Amino acid sequence: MTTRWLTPEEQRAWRAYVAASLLLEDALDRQLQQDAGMPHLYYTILAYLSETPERRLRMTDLAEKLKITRSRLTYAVARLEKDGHVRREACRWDKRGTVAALTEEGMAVLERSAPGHVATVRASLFDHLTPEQVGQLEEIGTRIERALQGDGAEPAPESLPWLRRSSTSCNAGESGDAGA
Amino acid sequence: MTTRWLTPEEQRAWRAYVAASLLLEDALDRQLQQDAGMPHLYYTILAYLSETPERRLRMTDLAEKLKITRSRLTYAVARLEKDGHVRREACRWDKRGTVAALTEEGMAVLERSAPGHVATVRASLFDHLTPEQVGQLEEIGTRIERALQGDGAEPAPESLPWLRRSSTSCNAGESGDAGA
DNA sequence: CGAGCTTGGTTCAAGTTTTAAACAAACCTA
DNA sequence: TAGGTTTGTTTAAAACTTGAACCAAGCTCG
Repeated sequence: MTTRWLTPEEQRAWRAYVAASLLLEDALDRQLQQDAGMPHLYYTILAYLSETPERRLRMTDLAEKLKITRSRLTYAVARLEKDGHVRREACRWDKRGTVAALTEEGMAVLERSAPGHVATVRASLFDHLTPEQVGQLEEIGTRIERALQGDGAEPAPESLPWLRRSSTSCNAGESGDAGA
Repeated sequence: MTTRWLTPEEQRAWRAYVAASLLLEDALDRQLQQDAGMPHLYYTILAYLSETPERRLRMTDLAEKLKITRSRLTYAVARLEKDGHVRREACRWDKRGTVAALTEEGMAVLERSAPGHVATVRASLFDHLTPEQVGQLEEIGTRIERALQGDGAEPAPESLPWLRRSSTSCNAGESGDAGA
């Protein structure tokens, strides 16, 4: 079939998005590298861990939240472990399982660098958006997310990660912490 | 000063954005790697080149458009040159300068893979947005862009890259091509 | 039960990218 | 012409990613 090219509006939106996301990720990485000694992805790992009651999460669940491959996560956690931010533990009910647990030191790093991170997110993004735009951004983001992974993979709409079998055992729900 | 944490709305928007941009960039990279044998950034380089009348751009101008460092661009162009998609030429008026020129082969690759790229962008993004949301996305993206580079660097609001001294000479304006 | 498939996670090897710092050449300005 | 700036590259060291291969543990079903 003949290609449906982007309309001028779409083209402008696309350009703006690509440029913005590049700049944003750059700014974030730079700031976190500076203040916390790690890139954004790694910081996000600590943040997610800090949000569970037990401050620990199974590798697969973590990978799912982060939208990265298990292999990639293994590498990342290895580095975080080497730096003392995370400890690996065995999962009690599933002997195959590994649980990544936030250490005291990891928590400390998180608390120490969270303010700067939030400040950067504000300065780069939210300080320039109206409340309506914040809502729009969430809606747009959610749609993309749904399109890109609700699509081919999980047909079940209610298989929430934090209620999954594997998780229910080794860790649990949500809460609010230093997660930006 | 005490940190202004993100509001729940902002937090949701932020999460949605981070997840979406990760997934999107992944999808794009995968598709282009598959169809064009190069990641998104490299494809974008070719696309930008294809849009100038002369199909060539100075390294610095290109780096600026792409929002990456010159060093990083040097590496990227080296690879593209090795693959025959781009040729390096000397800039006539500024003997320091290098101009990256799109080769016929590069143009062919671009034309061959553009439909697939556009299709991916549509399937991942625009097919799921209303026309209003397309406008919102552009507006939000533009604001981020402005925040992150209008800020510290160029105080002059009208120093458009394609009108800059160095550019006016070796290359020029805009047009529409295979640039997604 | 136990063969055979699936899942969780790691390892390995290779390659790709990225960064930062240092440079040389060419410009530019007084 | 000296001194500062801009261009673009080089270099060396890391950091990261990928994909395939693998092992061990779970699960399913005859």
